[in-house]
Amino acid sequence: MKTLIQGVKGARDFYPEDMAFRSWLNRKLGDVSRMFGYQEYDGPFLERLELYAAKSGEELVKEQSFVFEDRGGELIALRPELTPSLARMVATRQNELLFPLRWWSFGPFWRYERPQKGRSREFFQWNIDLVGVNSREADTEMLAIGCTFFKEVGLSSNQVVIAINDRELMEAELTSLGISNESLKDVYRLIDRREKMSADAWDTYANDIGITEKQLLDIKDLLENKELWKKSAALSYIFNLLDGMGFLPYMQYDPNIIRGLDYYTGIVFEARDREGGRAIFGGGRYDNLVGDVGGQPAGGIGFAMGDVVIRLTLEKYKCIGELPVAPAKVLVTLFNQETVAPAIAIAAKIRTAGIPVEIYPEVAKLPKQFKYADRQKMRFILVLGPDEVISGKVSVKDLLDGKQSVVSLAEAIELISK
RNA sequence: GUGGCUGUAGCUCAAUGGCAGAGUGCUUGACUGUGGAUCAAGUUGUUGUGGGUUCGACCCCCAUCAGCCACCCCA
Repeated sequence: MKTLIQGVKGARDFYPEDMAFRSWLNRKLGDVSRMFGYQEYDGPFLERLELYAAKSGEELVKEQSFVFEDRGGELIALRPELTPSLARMVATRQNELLFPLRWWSFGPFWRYERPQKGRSREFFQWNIDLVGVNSREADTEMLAIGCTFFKEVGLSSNQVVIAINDRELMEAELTSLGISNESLKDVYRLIDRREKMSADAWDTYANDIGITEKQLLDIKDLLENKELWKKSAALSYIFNLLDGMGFLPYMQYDPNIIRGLDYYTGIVFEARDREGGRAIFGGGRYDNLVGDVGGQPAGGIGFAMGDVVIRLTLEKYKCIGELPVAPAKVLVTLFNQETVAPAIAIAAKIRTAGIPVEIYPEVAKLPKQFKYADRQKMRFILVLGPDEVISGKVSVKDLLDGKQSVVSLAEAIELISK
């Protein structure tokens, strides 16, 4: 115990029960992705730091990336997010890819942050993107995918909500308040921090970036205006389409949603537990990213969901059923030395029938073998003792109802395959 | 990166500066061919790690590592 080498801070072990959840989640989000016609892909886990340097935002690159120098002197980062890789991959084969392009992925990411509840340094993320169109229908689809996922895993609109805003709308409103294009990014940052700072500190911060008293009051009004979306033709259109799909209860307009990543250009959104906590997923429209990494301009929209927060949320609302860890539902016992060979032969025949089987891997007392099967939550036990060997039959016990019968091998296979 | 809380048996947690404990689990038996339930007996420790104070440290002090919470940021 004392000589155990500790795991890396913020990295998690996936014991079988954790892996069962990860696989379950992978299957669920894969099902939803495929339901909308999305194709699975992946990017490399390593990228040049410069891919993120210009596009993702200062903090993510300078403070939160795992970076190292390779032997050739290149600065390499463990990917902190996928969207820049996606943009690069699209730009690389722009002339051969078929657009609109619908891609999804589920894989590991790394960010050098302080681990705590809902946040680790190594985490898995579902990324889903629709690239090559800038349309309100595309925006709607991405939101519908988020809603469908929530429905699919059993999270209701009373429990979670997708808050949405439109950066174009905000840009127009802020410009009409006399805020220059140059300070727009600063004001976005200001808005993004509103609920994270004290009122006084926020006012001071606003003053520091050159916002006048009058403008500050106007911005505050703007951020209180839950009806602001009505000024956006895009948001009105999107809400209408989502209403038609029955997803409107999941949606909520919120002028405070801005998002920290610099590359978002249109609608931005994030999903949360209605009772608070970290964002479950977040995303938005990025119409310049592919162009920024050297491709022809191509718009895109997508979002990312981390495995840590969604697991906490699903556990909180008891959305995860029993996830079987043992793949075999049948245990073949080894009664004594004489019955080992016939028992192993029977197990092999059952496998030929396509049924996963475990053999107790040594001769042992039956109570011990039964207990093992029970604790593994296996359904059936096959006993092949001297009596069965003589009669040419096997005993099959169903641990669910405790009933046991002596039958032929064919009948046993029939029993356990139900 | 900043501030705070915590770390004792496999797990959950006790123990005024004075013999390190309980529940649960595990092993065995009651039941020599049958799990879950019950009962009985047994078992489990360099108190995260390294220093210091003290006659004596799980307890006080320092450092360090890890987890958690609030910031920061975000999935």
